[in-house]
Amino acid sequence: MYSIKIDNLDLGQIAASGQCFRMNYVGKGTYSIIAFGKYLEVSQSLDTLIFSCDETEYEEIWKEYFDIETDYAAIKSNTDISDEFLQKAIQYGSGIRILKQDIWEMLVTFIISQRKSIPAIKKCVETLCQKYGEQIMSDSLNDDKPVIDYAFPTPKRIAELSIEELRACGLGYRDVYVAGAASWFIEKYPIYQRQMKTYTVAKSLLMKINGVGTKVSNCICLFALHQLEACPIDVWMQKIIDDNYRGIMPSWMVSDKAGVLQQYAFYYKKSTGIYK
DNA sequence: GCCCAGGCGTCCC
DNA sequence: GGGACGCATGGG
Repeated sequence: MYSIKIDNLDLGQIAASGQCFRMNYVGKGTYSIIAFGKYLEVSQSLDTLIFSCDETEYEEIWKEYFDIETDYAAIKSNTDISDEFLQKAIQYGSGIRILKQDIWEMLVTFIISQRKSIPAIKKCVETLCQKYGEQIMSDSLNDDKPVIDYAFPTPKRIAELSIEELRACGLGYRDVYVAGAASWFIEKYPIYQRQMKTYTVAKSLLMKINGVGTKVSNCICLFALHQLEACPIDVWMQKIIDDNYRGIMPSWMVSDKAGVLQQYAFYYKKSTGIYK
């Protein structure tokens, strides 16, 4: 076990914010997360986080994953005070952070995400992991028994699968997209990796992948590459533009922290918004 | 059964 | 560049 103090972080909000699909509430104020081949349990009371791992693993993986080093208070305060919707959204989801997730996993899960609800995405991803992911055994926070779970499958493993096997995981018409993404990741990503440190380059390279368009590429840039100017516009963000900004995209959606503000806005609108 | 989901490719203009 | 349309599947 290892614990830290941190503000501007709320596990429940992050779990529900639609950026990660393998973070779940397991009771007693505790969440489970599977990422980078590790299973973690973490609980929160006020500003204290307790991790099921040791300090070494925290420093190597989870400190980066939870974006502990970024000053979210500064990002929040550097916004237009007169923008009522944005300020409400920031207040409502004040514990949201942009996780630094694995690019291969983001590529696949956000290809899957298109025209699926969040529960449906999660189910689909779990099926892939349980069928084709490597088994993980790890300590639990609240139980003496170790937990058994499954890592996200490797690109190599996915590339070996037939279209039928992929389709059987509930991918629907996205089966060929995922297959193509696996071979792209194995063959092209090592070549492009360096160039992808620049947002505009990363986005255009990703969009050459079949099944990856404007929105999915922005999600990958934001949630894996931590390019905070990337601002995915999905149906909820479009609804915000229509309902709250009279159909005209507000300037914060094209700012250098647009992706962070987008995440507050998305979570707020989706949690409180009513379909009209 | 109906509607819609953190969209995209294709066709057409 | 932008609009219309089809798309597999599951949750509400």
